[in-house]
Amino acid sequence: MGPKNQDYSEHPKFHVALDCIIFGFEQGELKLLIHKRRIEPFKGHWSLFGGFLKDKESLTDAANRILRELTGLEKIYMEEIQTYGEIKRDPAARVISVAYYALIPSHRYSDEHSKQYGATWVSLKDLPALIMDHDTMVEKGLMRLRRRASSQPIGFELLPREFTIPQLQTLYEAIYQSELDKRNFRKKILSKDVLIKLEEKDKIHSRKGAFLYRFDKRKYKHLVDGGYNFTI
Amino acid sequence: MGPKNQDYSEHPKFHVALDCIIFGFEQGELKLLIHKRRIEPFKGHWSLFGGFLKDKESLTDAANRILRELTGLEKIYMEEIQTYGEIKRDPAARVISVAYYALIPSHRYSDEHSKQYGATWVSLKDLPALIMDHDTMVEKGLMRLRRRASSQPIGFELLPREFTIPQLQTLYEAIYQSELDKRNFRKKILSKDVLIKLEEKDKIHSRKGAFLYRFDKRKYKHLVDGGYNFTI
DNA sequence: GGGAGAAAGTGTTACTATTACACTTAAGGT
DNA sequence: ACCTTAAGTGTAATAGTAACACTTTCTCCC
Repeated sequence: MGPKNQDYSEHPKFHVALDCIIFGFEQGELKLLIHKRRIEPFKGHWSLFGGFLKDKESLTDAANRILRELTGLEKIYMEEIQTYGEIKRDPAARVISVAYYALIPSHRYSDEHSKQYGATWVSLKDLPALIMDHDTMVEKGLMRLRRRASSQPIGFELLPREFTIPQLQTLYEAIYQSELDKRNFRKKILSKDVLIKLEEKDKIHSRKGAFLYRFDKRKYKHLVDGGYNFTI
Repeated sequence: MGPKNQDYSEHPKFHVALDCIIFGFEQGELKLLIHKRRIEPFKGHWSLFGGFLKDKESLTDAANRILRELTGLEKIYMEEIQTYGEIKRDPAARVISVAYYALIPSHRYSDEHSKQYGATWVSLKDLPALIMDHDTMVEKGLMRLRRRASSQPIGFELLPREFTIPQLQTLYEAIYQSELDKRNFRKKILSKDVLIKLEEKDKIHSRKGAFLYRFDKRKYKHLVDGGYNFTI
């Protein structure tokens, strides 16, 4: 038994990159964090945020590093989507790219940290064309978000800690791109019994004010561990 | 505009491998195609089939090549599952591995071609421990199979062209690891209207014999294109 | 050739989940 | 005080899912 590094040396090596599909939710709209690329090829064109894998980090570490460098945030919800390996996907060189998607709750995000990278939130409705296969990645990320939203209360990753039912409904409507019935939505979401109703109301978004809720992580974990399927 | 190869040359390169989670269905059981590894490290231990990515092939090409070399088959259903990039996952060297899952209908498989590689079908129930993170890959592949089976008639990828309803039910029971009601299953699957009933019966599996059916690919495609969700 | 055995095939009812739908309440601004 | 705006609430119809037992068909064996 003597595993040696040169065992595999006959096989070629590749650049490995990561691209982050970063979703946010603001002003009732689903948004994507992108920037204008600063290096060739495609310098000046809209692009996802990405970076190269380093020698001494795992893929998830790299994805977290890229997000941390960009936003200053830790413990962001991330998930791998797919790996892209077409030969000519990057005209400059052969690069294998692993796409991750991330959900950032707007209250944790600050422009301060990210502006040095030219980070811009763009509404999904008026998303410009992105470089290389990044459009495909976004499409796939959106599909994943939809699936996740209907099987886990992932929406909570996109809202502030305290939120109202109408806000939550708007989020789901933005994700599914379709209108939901107020009564049915409220009934269903409350029947899950994972929301804690607070005393206070949010009076910013309406005169009457809507009661604030908080997500009961403990109860939710309990449900999921018991094989529960959280369908909206 | 002058994309050059050396743009990225400061970044490290990595070995990229592929591992195939190959599912089959025989004798009413879900099986996995594995072998005893012939190289160090972990020589002689059970392992998924895999191989290294080559310079002039895409990831999907590589996955198809590996499967073709192993089984002699083309046009096998394959799908990427996840990419594994922990630093120490392979003790011999840093290797990024992309896991694919594949479904092989038993009638297309022949031992002849695969025996040179020591390929063995093992029932999922008595699966031995696999090397490195291959157990995790199988677990994830199985989850994917379950999800796919409940949203697409993927089961058809695992059966011969002509099959009986009881056979199809057994397959679903193997995938879900739970018993289904005969009448409800038949009702539901036939209500999809994607099965063509044939004149002949299969008399191998019972005295009475069960009618053979064939999958109507045209109708199915029509449904899926129309956004239909094929739930069992 | 008659009977036993084994799996295929078939409908109905109860229950649960989903959808559709309209008015009242609360509060701030004029 | 009244107007405006969004929050909040219940019920009935419908569709989908789950539970359940007996009959049919054929082969093999005696």
